Formats: sequence, C-alpha cells, structure tokens
Amino acid sequence: MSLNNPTPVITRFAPSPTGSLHLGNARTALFSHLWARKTGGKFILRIEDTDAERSQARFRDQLMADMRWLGLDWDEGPDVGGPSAPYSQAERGEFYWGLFAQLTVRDFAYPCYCTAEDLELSRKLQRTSGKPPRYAGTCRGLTTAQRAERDGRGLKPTLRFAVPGDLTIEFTDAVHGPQRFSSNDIGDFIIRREDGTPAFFFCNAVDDSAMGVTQVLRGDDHLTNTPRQIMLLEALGMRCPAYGHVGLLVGEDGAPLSKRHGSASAHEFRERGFLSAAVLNHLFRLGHAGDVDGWLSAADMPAHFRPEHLGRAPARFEESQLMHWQKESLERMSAAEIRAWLAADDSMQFIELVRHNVVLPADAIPWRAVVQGELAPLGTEEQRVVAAAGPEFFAAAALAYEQSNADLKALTAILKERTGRKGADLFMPLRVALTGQVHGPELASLLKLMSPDTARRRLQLHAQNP
RNA sequence: GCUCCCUUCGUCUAGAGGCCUAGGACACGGCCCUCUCAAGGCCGGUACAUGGGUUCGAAUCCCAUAGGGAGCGCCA
Repeated sequence: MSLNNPTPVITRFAPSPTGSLHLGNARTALFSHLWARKTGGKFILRIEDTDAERSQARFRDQLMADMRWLGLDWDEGPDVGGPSAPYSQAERGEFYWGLFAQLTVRDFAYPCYCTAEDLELSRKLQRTSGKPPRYAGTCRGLTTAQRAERDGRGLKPTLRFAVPGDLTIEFTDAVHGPQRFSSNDIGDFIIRREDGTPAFFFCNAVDDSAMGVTQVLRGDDHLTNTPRQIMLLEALGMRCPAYGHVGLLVGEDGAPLSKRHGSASAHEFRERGFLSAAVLNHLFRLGHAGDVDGWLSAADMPAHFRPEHLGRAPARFEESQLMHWQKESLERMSAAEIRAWLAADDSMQFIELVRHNVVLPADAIPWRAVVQGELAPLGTEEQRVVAAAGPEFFAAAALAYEQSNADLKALTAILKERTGRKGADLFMPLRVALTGQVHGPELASLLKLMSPDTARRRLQLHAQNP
C-alpha cells in the first residue's frame, strides 16, 4: 500500500430513478466503487431525477437498497449528505440557473423557440437527404428584438448550447485511450428544457465537475457524447473530470441485456436467491480482468481491481458463470448463514446435509419434503431403478429396516446378505424409494432425519407388486 | 447518411514484435474417487474475423474489407 501511493480517485454513480438497478449499471457502479476504494478516494451517489415524469421515489429507494445489498456504499449521497449537497438533481435548480445565466450572458447559450414538431420534421428531412440529423441552428441568429417578439407571444423557449465551430476536442479515455472529435460534427444541443429543467448533457457534466469527481466511469454509449460535455465545462471554466467508457453488458444472444434474458436487474437476482457475493464476483470479471482467478470477498476486491484492464468490447452475461460464483459463495458460508439465507426454519443437521445440493433456495424444497413430507411422483429413471430391484427387494428392505434401527450401515449389511446385492444395485433402489430421486445427499444421514414411519411407508410402498 | 467504438476458445479474459506449436477461469467431454449428486484430483478438445502490407520474425504495428454496436432526442 505504501509502496505505490495512488492518488485518490473520486468516482460516482449517477442513476436515474426510473426503474430498478440494471445489471449493466450495477457493474459500472461496482467498478467505480472499487476504483475509489482501491485508491482511498471517494464514491459519490447522485440521483439524476430531472425527468419528473418517469422518476419515482420508490425506484430511488429500491436502487439504494439494492446497492447496499451489493455492498456498494457511498461516501456522499442523498441520504448521507456531503459537502456538495444536495445530491438529487431535482433539488439543485438554483445551481443550474446560475450557470444558465452565465452561459447566456457570455453568448454560449441562446433560447430556441422551435417546437418539438418543427425539430422532428427537420431531422426527418435531413435524414432523407442523407445528412446527419442535427439541429439546423434556426434560432441561433435571432436578434434581441426577434426574441422579445416571441417571448411576447408567450412562447416558451428551450436553451441551447452554442457549439463553437472548428474546434477539435481531445481527451484520453481511461479505457479507450486518446480520442479526438471535431465540433463541426456536433449540433447545438439543448441544455434546458422548455419547462426550465436542465437536460442530461448539462446537469450531468456540471454536477460531476462541481462535486469534485475526478474519474467518470460509464457505458460506451456515452463516448460520443463526451465532447459536448467537455465543451460545456470549458465554456463555464469548470474543471473536467477524466472519462472512461466501458463496453456494454449484453445478454447471451449478444443483444443489450434486458428482461427478455430472464433477469436484467440486480433486484431480480436478489429475489431469486442469488448471493450478493456471487453477483459481485461475476460482475467483477465481466469486461474486467482482475489479477486473480479465484473467488474474492467484497473486502478483497478493491486490491485486485485493475482499472487499466477494463474492457472495450461488449461483455456477455452468462448465467452459468454466475451459478459458479454462487456455489463458490455458498461454500464459504457457515451453516448458520445458509440457514438464514434459506429462511425456512430448517434444522442445522438438515442444512449441513443438503448444503452441497442447494444452489438456489428453491433447491432445498425437495429435500425438505424428503425429510418431512410427501415425495413427488417418480421420474422415468427412478421408476426404472425401482422396477429393476423388484418388490422382493423392497420387502426385504422393509424387514431389514425394522432390524437396523434406522442405521443405513446395518440395514445394508442385512440386505446385502439376504439379496446378494451390493454397490449401486444395493444402494440405488434404497435411495430412490426413500428420497424419490436418483441423486442427492448422503443417504445414511437422510435416513436418520426421517421418521421411522415415513421410512417404513416408503419402503413398503414398493414391496407390493405393481 | 455522418461521427465514433468494438472483434483472441461456447463464455469471461491473459497477451502491449520473438518467452505463443496462444495462458487461465467458467462451461463441456472422459477418467479417478464414490450408493448417487456435489466437491476434489487427473486428462482432453475448441480461439487470434478476413485480406493485404511492414519486419529476419505479428495475436501484437499499418491499411483495407466484413460483421457487430453506439451517438447524432425537450431520455438518461
């Protein structure tokens, strides 16, 4: 730690509360969090709720709950406060107004009276004539008198940023390396909506700067938007953070991760019973190569995070890999922790017995039925095993059970002598009769956990001719 | 259409001119262990998108091509 003393990096996660925590966002949040923790910096949570229509308090609360579940705690944010409060954009109006005024006074911004329909039409026209659909600059040259006239008619303008011409914007992306854009390819964009609320490009950039964020990490889809934000910040004389754009997260079919792929939000995985450690370990390796292959605890992750190994290519989310980390995480839990995770009032013996046969909570249900309930109808393979053993075998088994005091070792010894069977031929029919399944935990312990009545009944069931 | 990004095993990735007949992990197949599954051990197959350069030598550099993706929104 003391050998290489990294400069503390201040990162942030800036979700809009319009849905639950998307896995792709959870991953950039994780990377941002790890980067801050690795360098002893800060991790900030900012809620981008300028879209009043779609933003909801319940989404914000769930977002924060799911982040905490993942262990992505923040040093500054809406509920914990901090030097740059408030951390909800809906509450930062005054800050933005001042900036709008500054830009306007210095001719970096101008009111635009074009209607949404005008713009839609203009874009369509440009597209059909093979041109980039950019704002034509209609209102840029309006005189003061013309503006006054429109204001007089009660028109509500938006505010546009006047993009300077012939400017080359260069920056070094933390994951893509050097980037270079021409301002001539960028149209004047809206920074304040008709209703007076700030638009994303604006408040996002300005808040990152004002909150002291030094490293912005976000999805690849923002790469070409970055020059706008840099121009904006430069016009305002504000400090520019460094930007890094990670490849997107895609589903198993290569398309952007969505509900179609089963689960797309952290919350859904949580509800299905995945452990946060499993989700974390999986996300850690998606579009990122740490310096170890094995399972990492949340506490160990920052030390193994390598920002220089963040990926550019889209990463595919495969559930089979998540399953692996789920098993690994389970292996590292105590029986008591697993019991709490299953939340079903199981006995500790039961937990110890079935823990290696359970990956998701639902996997415990059949074993609970084996120990104290009714068996499901036999599958084809199970029926085959029962048929192959024959009723005499089970009659003998039922008898042996009475003489063995629920001890499998004693039971099989007797049975072995009487039937001449051994190995799988001996054990499998017993396993199937007793548990209804061809696979499962140690049979001897399973047998001890069931009531004598149950065991007796299950063995006798197959002692009759079919 | 314009601008930009991406492309190594099925998947996640290592690789920054010779250490690469391309390494690891997951998944898959086989064997061992074992009443079965899981775990564990051993073994195995499969990848540098294509085509041109540059070089004694290229997965690594350059140029094209192909295929994927993003942005160009009063969504973020």
